Amino acid sequence: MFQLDLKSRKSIYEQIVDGCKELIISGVMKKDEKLPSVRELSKTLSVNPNTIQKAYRELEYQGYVYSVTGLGTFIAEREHAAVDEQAVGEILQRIKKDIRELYFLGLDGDEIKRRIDKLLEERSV
Amino acid sequence: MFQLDLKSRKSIYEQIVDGCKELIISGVMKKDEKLPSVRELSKTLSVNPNTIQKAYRELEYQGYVYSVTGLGTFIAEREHAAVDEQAVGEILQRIKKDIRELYFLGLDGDEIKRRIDKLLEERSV
Amino acid sequence: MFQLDLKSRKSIYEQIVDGCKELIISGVMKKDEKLPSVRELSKTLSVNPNTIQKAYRELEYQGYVYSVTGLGTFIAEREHAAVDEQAVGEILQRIKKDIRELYFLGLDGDEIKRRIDKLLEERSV
Amino acid sequence: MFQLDLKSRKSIYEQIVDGCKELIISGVMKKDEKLPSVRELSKTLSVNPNTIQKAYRELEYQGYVYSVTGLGTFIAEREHAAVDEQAVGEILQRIKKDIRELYFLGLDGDEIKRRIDKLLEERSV
DNA sequence: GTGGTCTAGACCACT
DNA sequence: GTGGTCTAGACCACA
Repeated sequence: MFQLDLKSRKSIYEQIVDGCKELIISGVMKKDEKLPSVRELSKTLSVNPNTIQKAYRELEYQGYVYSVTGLGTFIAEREHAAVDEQAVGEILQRIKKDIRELYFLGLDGDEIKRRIDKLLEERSV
Repeated sequence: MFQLDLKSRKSIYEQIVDGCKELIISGVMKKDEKLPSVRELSKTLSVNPNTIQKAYRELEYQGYVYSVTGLGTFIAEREHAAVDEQAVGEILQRIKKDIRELYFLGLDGDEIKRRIDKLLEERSV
Repeated sequence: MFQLDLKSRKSIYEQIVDGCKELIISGVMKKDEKLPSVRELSKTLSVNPNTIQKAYRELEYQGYVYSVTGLGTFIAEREHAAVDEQAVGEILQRIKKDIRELYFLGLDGDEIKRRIDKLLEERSV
Repeated sequence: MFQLDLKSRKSIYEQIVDGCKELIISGVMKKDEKLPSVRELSKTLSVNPNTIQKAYRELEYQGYVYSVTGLGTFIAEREHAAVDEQAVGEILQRIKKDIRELYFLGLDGDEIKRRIDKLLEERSV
């Protein structure tokens, strides 16, 4: 599925959450598809089952998956209804800050644009 | 200088680091300007001196300030000679994560591109 | 593991940093091997856990180890791809200072060269 | 005379001590030559007189200079009598450690030799 | 169990 | 006054 990087400063469970999100958003896993069981993923990643459990709970809380007792955990459907403009605003605020920092680090506008476009292309593939 | 949010999930020292970086990046504080002393800021923010110390040291590691025992802590000059690729990489990682979040919130690639371009234009003005 | 010298002008945490680096550099401890936990080493050396923590974090900054919350601290793999010129520069500075000291003690250039070449030969055997 | 680097982790007085040693060992300043007065150097370097005082005392303690009350501080003569083999041994030990670290950082024997020879040439000029 | 953060308060060297 | 180190002891999140 994805690889863990212990050297990362991110906690393991956070990496699992992010990894799963990645798979869901990118479309690799689709609506109602079943995620690996806690035990299974625990073995695959050589990670304590509690950690997987926690990650799945977090994903459920964030609305990415739903779980059915006794059956497993499944990809939730994304509601396309209304875009949460407030949430979008907060994220753009963060990006703005980061862009300012890139300027500060010596990158010019074109270079920043180039790098971000690269990120966007990775995504759309 | 800035406010602490005790409820935040960010640790106190991290908030101080970010707050100071903000002041430096935005240009409010300039090269060789003196930051408040450890004890002073400790009183101002009602935070233990050790915590301030830790924040200042982190800022020093990241190259934003330099400390001289007996004199104080000062804003460092950013060397524009070589761009700190590691720092840039970390920031791009953050932006990548945020972009992923925007996708999940229902924005499509074009919309995201449009909004980020807007941020970049604001900046270049 | 190693001994602390309380009389030394070096701070305790610095001695721990150097001691650990020694173990890593000499190859006594190898990649991904686990260092003693903060609390464990704290007891072994009769030093406050905070001090050990500080030493471990310094080692992490310098790229010698990586820490994973809940698991422990481990020897990092040295990336031989790019030589860390900054680290090399610092070491050469130390050597320069030492060479200056040798001159002052009455050794001439040839004698110093001879002795250092001897060190290099020992190593390459 | 020499420049101070506040950004260095070395304390100011230590930089002054090292700077003076450099001038003495390199032969720029010779036996019985007078060092600038405390007040004078204090102004030149924009440093607190106490700091200069301390540096001069340290130089005297290490045998590089001697001071005559009311007259000033002067360069001492280096005694070429007997080389302190113990001191030499300790320094070589330090250099050995540093060389091992250079190896660890990915430099090979030839590269290390090249860099150290460069240091030695700087000196002999 | 692990690392990480924080406080309170002491002590040191340097300016 | 300044930054820096250390201890003692508490609490947290993560595995």
